[in-house]
Amino acid sequence: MVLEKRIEFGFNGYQVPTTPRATRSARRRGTFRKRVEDNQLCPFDLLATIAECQDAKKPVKAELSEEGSSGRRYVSESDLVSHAYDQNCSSKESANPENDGHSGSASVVTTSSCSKKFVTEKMVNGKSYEELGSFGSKVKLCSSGYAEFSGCKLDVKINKVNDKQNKSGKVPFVRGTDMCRVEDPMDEKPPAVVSSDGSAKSSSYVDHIPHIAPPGQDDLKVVSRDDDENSSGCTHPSTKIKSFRSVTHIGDRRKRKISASKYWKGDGHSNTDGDLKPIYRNRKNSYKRLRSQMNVPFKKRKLFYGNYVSNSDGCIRSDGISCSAEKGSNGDASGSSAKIHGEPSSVAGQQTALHSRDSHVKLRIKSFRVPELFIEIPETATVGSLKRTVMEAVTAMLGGELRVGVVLQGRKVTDDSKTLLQTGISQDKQLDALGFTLEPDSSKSAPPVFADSPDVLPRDVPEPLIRYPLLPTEVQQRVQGHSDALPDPQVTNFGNFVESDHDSAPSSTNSSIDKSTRDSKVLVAIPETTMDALAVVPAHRKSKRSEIAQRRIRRPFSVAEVEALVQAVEKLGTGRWRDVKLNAFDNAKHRTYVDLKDKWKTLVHTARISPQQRRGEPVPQELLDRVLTAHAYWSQQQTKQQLKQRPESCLLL
DNA sequence: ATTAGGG
DNA sequence: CCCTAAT
Repeated sequence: MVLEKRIEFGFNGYQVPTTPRATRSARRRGTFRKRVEDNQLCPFDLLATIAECQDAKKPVKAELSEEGSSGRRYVSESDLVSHAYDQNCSSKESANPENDGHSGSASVVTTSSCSKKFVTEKMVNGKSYEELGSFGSKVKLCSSGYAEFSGCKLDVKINKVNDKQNKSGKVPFVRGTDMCRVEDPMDEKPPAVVSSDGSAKSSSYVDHIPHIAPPGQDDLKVVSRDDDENSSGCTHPSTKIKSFRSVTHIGDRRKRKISASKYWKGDGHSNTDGDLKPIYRNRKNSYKRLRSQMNVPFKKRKLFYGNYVSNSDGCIRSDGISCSAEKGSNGDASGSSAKIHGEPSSVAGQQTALHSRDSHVKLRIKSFRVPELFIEIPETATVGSLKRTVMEAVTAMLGGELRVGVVLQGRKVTDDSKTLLQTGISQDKQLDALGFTLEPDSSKSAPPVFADSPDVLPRDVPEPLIRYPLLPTEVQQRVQGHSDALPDPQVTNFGNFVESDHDSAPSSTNSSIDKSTRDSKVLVAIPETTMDALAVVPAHRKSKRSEIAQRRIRRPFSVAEVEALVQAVEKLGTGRWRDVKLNAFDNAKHRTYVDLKDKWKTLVHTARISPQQRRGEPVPQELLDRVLTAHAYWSQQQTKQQLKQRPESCLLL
């Protein structure tokens, strides 16, 4: 059934091209690349403004982007490529001073100088310091994003220290003791440090990159923009169509697609809900899928949940699970104190209105009380952040190990095998006494609250800001105890660009939670129990649920990231996204090479359209110019390579 | 696993 | 960002 495709790998791990086209392709990219790598040369150093070259034969002004270079260089178009290698040595030295043997502290020094240069340039341009691209944005962020959480204080500190350290050649290990970082541990980025565009810049050229620990609390931002996410890509009717029409596919893909169709058909009406976009993925989504349900926008998840429970038969209706502080009346978070304790025990569904009709029992669960939430947040936090934090906690809670309990007349119904009839749930008089509980599911073996999973990048375990005791007290204590014993965050690769956090994922929580819920039933557990107990939901859905995947959250590239990307592409060229990733985004786990490639694509597009048409955080024109220049250069490079290898194609043209 | 492009 | 096809 499944067609097998045999792939051969060469000595270097690359697949061996088997078709003429593949061979050409490999060759096309191979040659030039190799030379660059061997020489450790940045061909872009010699880059002139190709765009200009193409029309005019006049010499082009080549302005080196690296500080310490010989400044300006004039190269004619014809010289560009050929000289690129001939001048390898000189260019290497002049253009990459940080790579010319000063070793050790080279990159650090560069970092400093580069950032200075950047600032200087901008100042000269008459722009205020705050308007600076990456740096400026960071500063702003500091005030709007996490400043409220004592982040700024540390920021400043880092800035200073960093400056000094730049000279000493060693980047300080900075760690906020009072850090309360909720961010996805993967997302580490020293805001202050990265802000200097030089940091990223230097990384491209130096191998021995100094490391620095993530300042940590760069963000409490965590909570993200659900609205953003919800509005940004959930309604794709076309997806459904796709699912149905793709029966022509074969193999696994086909199966999955069909499953999808089935699944959504089974869900009946809910299918019309654009917010529920089924996405099926491989389970082996390496680093690409480190995210988990934690990131599921609450709204979305809630919807899903609701849809789940309310099948087309309408046997059960779960009208809203009011558990948010804002919405609920339980007042779990109504207190304004920094620490909030919800009710220790998970109490029950508040009301259930039921009607018995036919042979079905109809339930209406007006609300669920969230078992327990323990939140710790700086008193300097804003109410808004508190709300978001609570939302986060709730989201995590609902996505975590929960189970539903059924209470009838004050007694818990533990025998899941009994029918409603047998338990009396179907009787009207009993219905009033029926309740549901959401409770921690201790049956799950691993009490995976955080930090306990060593396999989850222990170094990234942040000082938790939010603690979600998914289990009763002992776990909670464990969690707290652990906080004090948090291992020192290790140094992280500072040289490489580290992602920006200001708009980091809502996933705030941490990977442990993520992990705990990643491949689990999250949304499944509860409904399953319900189904079991009430036997109303068709069983077939059960098997498909594990395949549900979530679209990744949208995480706009920050200016600093763009800077790093541009930097890397200038050096490596387009078409080597893996290298770009490794080179400049090694620490930004959520940026895949595909992401980078896509971003470059959009950057090129952005650079071409008028500033008025651009949206989102404005990218400094300087960067866009570099984008166009680099793009033009590498495009031409590619073309030349092709012509070299297939002169016959010239004839065709 | 990567790369290239369309959606 | 996602999805696919081709590498």
